Amino acid sequence: MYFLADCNNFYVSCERVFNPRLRGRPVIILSNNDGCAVALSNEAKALGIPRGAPLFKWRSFLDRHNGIYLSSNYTLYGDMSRRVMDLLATFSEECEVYSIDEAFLATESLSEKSALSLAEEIRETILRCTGIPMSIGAGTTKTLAKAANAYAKKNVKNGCCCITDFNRKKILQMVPVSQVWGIGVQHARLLAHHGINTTAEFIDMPESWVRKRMAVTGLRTLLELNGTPCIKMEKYPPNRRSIVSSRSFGTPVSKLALLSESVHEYGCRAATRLRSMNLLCSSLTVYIATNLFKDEPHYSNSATVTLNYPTDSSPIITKEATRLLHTLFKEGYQYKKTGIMLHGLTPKDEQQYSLFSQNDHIERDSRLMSVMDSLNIRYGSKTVVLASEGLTQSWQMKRQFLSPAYTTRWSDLPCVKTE
DNA sequence: TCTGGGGTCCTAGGACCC
DNA sequence: TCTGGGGTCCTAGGACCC
Repeated sequence: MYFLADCNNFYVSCERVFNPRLRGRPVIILSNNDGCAVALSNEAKALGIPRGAPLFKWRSFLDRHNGIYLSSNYTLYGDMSRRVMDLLATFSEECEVYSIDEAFLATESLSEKSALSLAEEIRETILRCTGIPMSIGAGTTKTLAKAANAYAKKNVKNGCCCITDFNRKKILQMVPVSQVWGIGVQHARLLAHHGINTTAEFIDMPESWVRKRMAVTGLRTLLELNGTPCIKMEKYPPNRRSIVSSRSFGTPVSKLALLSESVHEYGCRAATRLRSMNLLCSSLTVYIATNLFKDEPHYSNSATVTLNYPTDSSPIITKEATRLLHTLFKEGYQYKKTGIMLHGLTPKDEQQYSLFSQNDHIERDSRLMSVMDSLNIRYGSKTVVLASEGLTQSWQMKRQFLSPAYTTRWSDLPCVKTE
């Protein structure tokens, strides 16, 4: 039996744990740069605000409805997520953290009654220990557990649902096929075009039809919904394939020197993450783009370079990235975003040295980077940076409505009044 | 004024091998 | 007149996820 435990409106729920004034009110959490809504409370959803709604279009509407908007506080959400996941792991040996707010658990085969009582116990424990409300779906495949969760969130008061051979058809009638795990907007549109709207209608489709139009991933979804497990539990997180670091700018940037600062910062950010995972990258891509939403000349482009030897060094990565940036840059555009991607990731303990050059500097570089990383871990990120990241960073993203780091900074610890 | 960031997998087509 | 069969690797683009 698979269980999918998913936190309700996770980012909003994290904020509400420490700020009770947010309860019962429409709350939205904004994307980076305070751009658009990435998480909404039920009250905000009920007002008809869609996910992805740009703040500037909805701000006065929210104000009129006593609503709240907050910048993303990933430090808080990451820490709350860890608490939730640690607790979930106590309920099953097989626990796969699937995203920041959800995890799969696997157990031996259970009756509907025992599955529901386990789900209820998990839900109650997480709520009591962390303050985060959850919904839990159970089924004999991961996709069915996901579907049960989607159903529970909308239709079951205690947020728990178990799909069995007996109730499957009935429950899947209530789940729109567009909500099924693995079916995105394109396939939902395709299915709607063929008159398929509910998941119950989808599971009767011929396998050959689905294979032909929705590829093997679509076929897997179909089989899973019909009770054939195709997607296993991932006991260990699979090896990372790529690392991306990119941001939109707070204000448009037209100067190469400023773009270069941002590429340096994102390069360092990506390289730091690379080192924390004990990996090296063997190629990197830089891209730049203007604002697609604006009625002005657009330009976007990207370039990739294969490195002479795999590396995790911030100076090497940022140097190569800047070289690429210079080939991409065109004068006369207002740029909105730059980004850097690292690919060809290999474990550091399998480092391939260069055949054609001295390798001493690799060791030296590596020592320099570990000193930099340990200083930044001990005294806070950005204690030591490359000067090329710039000192003013006028392009930095906006975070106007940020809540305190309630759980990770001494000075931000919430105060409890006792009088 | 103002619209996010970070990932994976699959497929088709081209270039290449014998 | 007529032009095979069986592969690999790489890349771009598209689909999906949170």
